[in-house]
Amino acid sequence: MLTAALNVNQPLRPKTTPASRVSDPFAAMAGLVASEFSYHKDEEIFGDDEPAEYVYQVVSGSVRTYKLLSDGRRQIGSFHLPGDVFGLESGATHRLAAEAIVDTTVRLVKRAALEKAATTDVQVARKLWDMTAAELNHAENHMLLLGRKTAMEKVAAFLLEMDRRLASAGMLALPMCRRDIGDYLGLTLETISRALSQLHSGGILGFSGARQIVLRNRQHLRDMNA
Amino acid sequence: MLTAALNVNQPLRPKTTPASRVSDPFAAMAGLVASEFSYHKDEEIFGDDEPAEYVYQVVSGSVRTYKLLSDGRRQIGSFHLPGDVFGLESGATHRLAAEAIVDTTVRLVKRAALEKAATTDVQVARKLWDMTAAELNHAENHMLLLGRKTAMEKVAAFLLEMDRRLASAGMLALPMCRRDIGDYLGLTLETISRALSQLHSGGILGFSGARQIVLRNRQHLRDMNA
DNA sequence: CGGGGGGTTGATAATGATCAACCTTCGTGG
DNA sequence: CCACGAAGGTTGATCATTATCAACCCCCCG
Repeated sequence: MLTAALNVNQPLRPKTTPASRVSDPFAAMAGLVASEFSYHKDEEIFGDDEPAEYVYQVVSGSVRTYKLLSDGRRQIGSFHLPGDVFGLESGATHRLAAEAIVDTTVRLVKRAALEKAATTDVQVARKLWDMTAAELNHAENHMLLLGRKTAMEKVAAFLLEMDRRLASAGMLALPMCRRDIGDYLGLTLETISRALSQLHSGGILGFSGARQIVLRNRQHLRDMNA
Repeated sequence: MLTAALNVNQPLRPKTTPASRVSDPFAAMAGLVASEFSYHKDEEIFGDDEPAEYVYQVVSGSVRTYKLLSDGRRQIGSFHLPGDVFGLESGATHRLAAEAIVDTTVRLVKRAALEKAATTDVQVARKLWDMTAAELNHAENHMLLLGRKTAMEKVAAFLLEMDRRLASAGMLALPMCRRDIGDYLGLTLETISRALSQLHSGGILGFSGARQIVLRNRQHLRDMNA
């Protein structure tokens, strides 16, 4: 299942992510060895309830983390874009599974090494706490979205989030398909498609290919975000 | 607004919470001064975006933490029962507001004191990380519930969660009203009421008063929890 | 007793899901 | 280089679930 290829010593320089936004536990710990792995589109990076041996950072590509119900219904918890850290656990196992959305390269460090560093360096310990707290913050905002926003409000929020996180030169290049967006927002892919079409007709956004989006009226999106 | 009464030096002995389950940063830091405050039903304990000056632990009563949309729609993130810690932040401000569900007494310690202790004691730092990670774990499970479960599945999950967290002598004594349950599960109070009635007719649970519930068939609830 | 908050139940509406057909794009191999 | 096929996306018709609106009930407390 894991057909990952090893590529060591490639520098991390995600072009779409401003340096100020990169939460980088790797940079904070000069001594730790960081390897790189590559995964193909839709390949599993780690599974639910699997021992959390590594912490990951997206170098290029994108990753989805998700939970499944027994009948296959899926909830995507987060999308991870270049520069983002994922798979960080305080406990022994991963709480969500992770898959590459497109061909993806990640850096990884052994969790044990981070844990060890945290016992001697309070700044490392603080950084780990901060990163988990940032994930919690995202999750709490997402609970509000999932529980209380309408379909259109959810899609508007999604577009603004992606705009904030990966906009380059005024263009959103979405790595994920409509089904992924639906599973992130608690909707079906058809509802996503209809909402985007409606925003297109209204002149709020423009398409150049289904995943290449230009936001033409961010304020309108913010207003409908409630 | 804050009509809290001060009650110092009362021992913390939440009768419904096994000692093994109490995440207690207070116990871990013998030197820190912990005060107690009491809040009346529906009284605000802290607001959204308010500076996070204290960390709280429920002594008696119950607390809801929540976010609001501009038009008043509410998402409750968690219910906090005796023994539970809430209001712990890594950043400067509270991300959710907190209110007493019923008359409630809390212990509190200054956040600054915890932060200071964490810089010199790695065990304290680790405990803070673990507590935030436990909250994240809850939030991720709740996202799956909010985004992908049906009304009946949500209610079944809620009953099992409350059973696990506050069951004493086979009886659930819910502190919260139907509207709170709805705002926790992303449903309306009417849907909550209908689901509970249906479970009652099916013999899955019994009532002795609307908030006094006996689970008669936990396995059935687990099965419908998906 | 009487009043009121909380809860239940019913009728109807609306939002989003489902089922289905068709279209578009892109990669691949003839 | 073009044709084909498959995956992804759009759109339409209908259905289902849950929300909304409304009436009434039931304690519980004053």
